[in-house]
Parts: sequence; C-alpha cells; structure tokens
Amino acid sequence: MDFRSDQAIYLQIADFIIEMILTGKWPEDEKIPSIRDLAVEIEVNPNTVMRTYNQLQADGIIYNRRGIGYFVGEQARENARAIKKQEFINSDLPRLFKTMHLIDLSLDDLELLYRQYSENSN
Amino acid sequence: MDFRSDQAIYLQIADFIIEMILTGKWPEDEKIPSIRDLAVEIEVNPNTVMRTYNQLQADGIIYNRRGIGYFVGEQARENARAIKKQEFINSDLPRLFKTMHLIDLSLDDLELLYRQYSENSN
Amino acid sequence: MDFRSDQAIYLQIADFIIEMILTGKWPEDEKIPSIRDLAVEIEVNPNTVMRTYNQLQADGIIYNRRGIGYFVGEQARENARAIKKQEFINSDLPRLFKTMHLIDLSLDDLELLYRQYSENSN
Amino acid sequence: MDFRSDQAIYLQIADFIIEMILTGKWPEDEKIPSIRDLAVEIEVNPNTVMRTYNQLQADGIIYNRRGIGYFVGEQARENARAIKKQEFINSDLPRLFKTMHLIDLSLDDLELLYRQYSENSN
DNA sequence: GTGGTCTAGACCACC
DNA sequence: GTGGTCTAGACCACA
Repeated sequence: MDFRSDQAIYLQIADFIIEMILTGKWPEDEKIPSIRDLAVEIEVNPNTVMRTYNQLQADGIIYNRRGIGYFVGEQARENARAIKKQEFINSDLPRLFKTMHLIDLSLDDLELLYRQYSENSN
Repeated sequence: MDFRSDQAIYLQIADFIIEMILTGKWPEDEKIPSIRDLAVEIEVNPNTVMRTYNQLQADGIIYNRRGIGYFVGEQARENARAIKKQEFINSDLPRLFKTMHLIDLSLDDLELLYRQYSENSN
Repeated sequence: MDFRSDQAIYLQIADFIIEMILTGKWPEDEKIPSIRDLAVEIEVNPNTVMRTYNQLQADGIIYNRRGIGYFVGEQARENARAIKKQEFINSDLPRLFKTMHLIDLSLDDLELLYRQYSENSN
Repeated sequence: MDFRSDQAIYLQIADFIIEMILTGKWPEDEKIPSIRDLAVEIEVNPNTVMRTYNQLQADGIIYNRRGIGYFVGEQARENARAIKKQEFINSDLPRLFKTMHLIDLSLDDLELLYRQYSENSN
C-alpha cells in the first residue's frame, strides 16, 4: 500500500477499509485485521491504524469487542455509503460545480472525461 | 468571508481572487486591494494574504509595482483558467470519479444534481 | 446478557452474580453454574468467568469444592452487601455528588428522578 | 494537577476543562491554553492534551482557529452541561439507583451522606 | 508561535 | 493474543 502525501495516512487507511466494506470484500460482522497485523502489513505505526479504527468506530462503521478485535458493523455498507454520499453532495459537489462554471467546463465535457477515466481504469 | 477548515486559508483567498478575475469583476491591469486592506477586510493575518499574493504572482496571475500595489496581470483570465483546469482534471476529477463509483452515483444522477444546483444558485 | 463497554466484562459478571445473591435468587450454599456453563450461556470466554469466580472467592462470597463446583458462601449476602456498600460510599458517591454540583442538579431533582425510576422499574 | 489512576488522563483533563467552562472561569470565545502550554503546566505529553482537545472539539465544546489556537465554543456552557446531564441521567443514575436498592440504601440515607460530603468539601 | 501527523517504544488491563 | 494509553521526539504546514 502506498500513500499519497496530500492526505493524512490514517484517513487513507479509512478510505481503504470503507472500500473493502462497500465492495463487499469485508462483509458484515466479519473480523477485520487487528491493529498490529494491519500495521505490519501496510507498514505504518500501530498508533496510526488505531487512529483510523477509532474514527471508523465513532462513525458507526466498525465496532469492537474487548480483547477480541474490531468487526464490520451492522449495516456498515449502508451507513458508510450514506456518510460518503452526504459528504460528497454537501461539500464536494458544490465546489465541483462552481469550479466547472469558473473554468467553463460543461456537463458534456465532464461526461467525455468520465468516459476516458472509465476506459483507463479498466 | 468564512473559511472552510479543510484547506489552507491562503489557498481559499487565492480561489476568491481567481473567482473575481474569472468572473470579470477585477479586469486586467486593475489594482487589487493592498495586502493590509484585504487582511483587515477578511480578518486574517497580513502574512497570510502576502502568501496568497506571492503565489498568484508566481503563477503569473497578478503582478506588483513596488510602492504602488498589486495588479491583475495581462491575460490573467486565460492563465488562471488554464491553471485551474489542469489542477481540476489531474487531481480533482480522478478522486471525484472514484467516489462516484463507490457510492453508486451515475452520470445521470450527477446531471440531476447539477440542474438542482443551477436552479438554487439563481 | 449484553455488556457495557465502560467496565471490564468480568466485573459486570460479578455484579450479576452479586445481584442474584442479594435478591435471594441464589440462596446460601446453593450450587452456582459451572464456569463452562455460564461462559456458554453468556457467550464469553471461560477464562473471563474464571476470573470472576476467583475474585468472588477471594472476597468470601462464593466457595468451591474441587470436582463439584462453586457454591454461594455462608453469609454471602451480608458480605456482598458490605463490600458493595464500602465501594459505593468511598468511590462512587464522591464523584456522583461532584457531578451533581457541576450540572446543577439538586437533591430534590434527584428525588424526582428516583421516583420516576421506581415507577418505570415496576 | 494530580491524576487518579482509574481513569484515562486525557479524560480527566477534559473534565477539568469542562469544569473551568461550567464554573465560568473560561468564558465563551476565550482562548484556552495552547496544547504545548497546558502540557507543560500539568506535566503531561502534548499528545495527551491534543487527545483531550480533539474530543472536546468533536463534542462541540471548543473550536479551533488554524495556527491560532483553541477557543471556548459558543454556548459551550449550555452544551457541556447538557451533555454531562444526559450522560448522568442515562448511564450513571440507573446504576446508582440499582446499587442503592441492592445495598438497601434509602433516599434518606443518601441525603445524609450528601450533607456530610457538602460539609467536608467546604 | 499554533496545531497535525507520525514514529518508536513502553506498559497496562483484559480476553 | 487483543486494544488502550502514554511518553518522547520528530517533522511539517500554517498564521
């Protein structure tokens, strides 16, 4: 796993976990890697992973059983998707549209770029 | 002026100035507010405004006449638009599209939201 | 049985057993569930139950006959009540009163809440 | 400042700050000590203080201005008192009353203990 | 100066 | 084994 430098590592780990959940690779109530294991695997300090887990727990996406580990929460997929969607619509989109307007980029242009992106990611 | 906490203030000021230029409110060669005046008006430290002006000058969007002040540069609109566009396509869009995919938001959904946004901003 | 996360599970189990004893549901010299059985019933690790039983035995509330099981001790009710009372007065109450003072809750308010609680628990 | 060992230090610091706010010693919009300063004063690691500030910010009790510091939030007194009160009524009180019942302690007994406590804290 | 992040390593309670 | 807390110290961006 390699990290971008423009965002905190613990947030990028959170995005990774949310992706695992949203794509169904980590189903509901499944145990997720222990803090130590994940830290070793992605080569970061355990404290950094713990910070990620703390936040995801506060968001209701994962939960924790004492001495056992962390688990994917009930309805984590729905919750995570809802949270992400709200964030997206409330804070990303307005900025997106405003920028599009400023740089004179139409919806059609955006559609074109989207198709290019889709092709490249296949 | 109120600032988001997820981006440096000096960058948000830069965006504001670019918006003024792109929308034509500050035309080419027009004097822009002095560092001190702008700092007072938007209630930030003059150092912060200076940082904004320095960067915009480095980008060729504004220029400065010693002892007189800062001015909108020649072809500032074109330059600013080109810079914004590059930024947008290279760094904003990919993450945008990835998020859209994760939260199951289609281009059609986006179009709908765009129309809602357009109506509200009128 | 579901556990709060703000206290060790083995202590919550101890509270449960003490409650059984104080309310007379488990009378003196009666055999209590085996470690294994209780562990299965409340879905915790047997080690955790063992820890509870060890402590209760050390407190003189239960005793154990090798190969047979654990039993409610002689005068377990009196002992348990005395221990709980000491704990309560020495460590719970001071913090309680301090909090009451901070949130501006009077003895009269407390009395009111007590009546509400009594009604609901009937 | 000396800390009990039965609760995390960062939570005890939070309680201290809430007390400062509730008693009016730190009024609304007042700057609170910087992370470093408070850490030096109470002789803990800055990370520990930061943890406290993070939580209080999440609770809406303090807020932060980039590069300047942390401040007592708007209506922090009301919010803090409300949060504390909810916690108290929902989680402390039921346990309190249950324990009182188990150890055969009446409201009158409690009142007596309260008066003793009040005298001692003067 | 301010906070934010990260690492390294320690100790602890708990399961 | 698990997580939770704390320290020490570093580096960074920002105001």
